[in-house]
Amino acid sequence: MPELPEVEIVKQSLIKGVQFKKITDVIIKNRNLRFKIEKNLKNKILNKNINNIYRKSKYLILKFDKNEFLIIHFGMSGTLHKIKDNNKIKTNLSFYHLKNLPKKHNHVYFIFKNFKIIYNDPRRFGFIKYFNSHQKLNNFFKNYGPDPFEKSFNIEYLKKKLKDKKKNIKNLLLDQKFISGIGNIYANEILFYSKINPLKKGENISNYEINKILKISKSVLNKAIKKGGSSIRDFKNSKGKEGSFQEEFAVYDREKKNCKSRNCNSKIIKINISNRSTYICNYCQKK
DNA sequence: AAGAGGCCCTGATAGC
DNA sequence: TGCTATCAGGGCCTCT
Repeated sequence: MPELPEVEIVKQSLIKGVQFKKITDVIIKNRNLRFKIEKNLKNKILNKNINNIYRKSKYLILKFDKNEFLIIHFGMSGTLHKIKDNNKIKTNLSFYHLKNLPKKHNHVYFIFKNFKIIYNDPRRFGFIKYFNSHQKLNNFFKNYGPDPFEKSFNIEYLKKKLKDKKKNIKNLLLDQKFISGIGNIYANEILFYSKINPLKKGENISNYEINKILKISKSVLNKAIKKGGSSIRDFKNSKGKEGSFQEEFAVYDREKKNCKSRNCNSKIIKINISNRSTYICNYCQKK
């Protein structure tokens, strides 16, 4: 499901609804995610207060008192849902992403005093991990590249990392060791607005293009955050507070549609790069 | 050692 | 309608 903007929306929702609240019970219905949820997770977080909530790339980080952390990754299909105890049917729409609580694939119930937060993940590509120190948390992220909003994501960094890289720029943007937080939707969008062909090799990216990537990755992601993220596929018809950035995609999922650039009469085409759908305007993104 | 592709999994949808 | 094939906001692992 989510890339950086969607996780950011979840984070913002949680800050409103869950920060400074205490977990009074944890019910694990199904431990099978990308990594098995540890058996004694409940004992580790029971009766603990969530004192802060962060996002790092596509990860949600819950911080408890005393430097204990829970990280949540949503994989392709993970979602969080808030259910109020005084009305079992009504879900709280301030939470990304689904309107209603799904019947299947609810893996974990985090119980609070007056509500529950439920982690649902049909495809099980997401995971939940606990760390009991700052060092262990940092260690988990040590191989991750900067998130596009971090200061270390700058000209020098990109120049250095792109030098002699044979890998194409699309795969580089998707490589979390290189930049973390960008996924398939936003990689496509960023390359379109940067007017860079996704197949262009890293080593051939010019300084001018590096500057474009720096600037445009931030602007595209920021715009998506402002729109509440992207809600596509099974989410696209639901109403409520889900994101609307999908309505503004320039290229993603726009095969055979008109290029949105002014003075361009081309159609968006879809190609395959490393088994991920890649959408380009061949005219605007010449090699 | 970097880079490409397979694979993990379920569900929605398109095409026959 | 009911098959089957393909595809999906990700990323770890294996092979070359």
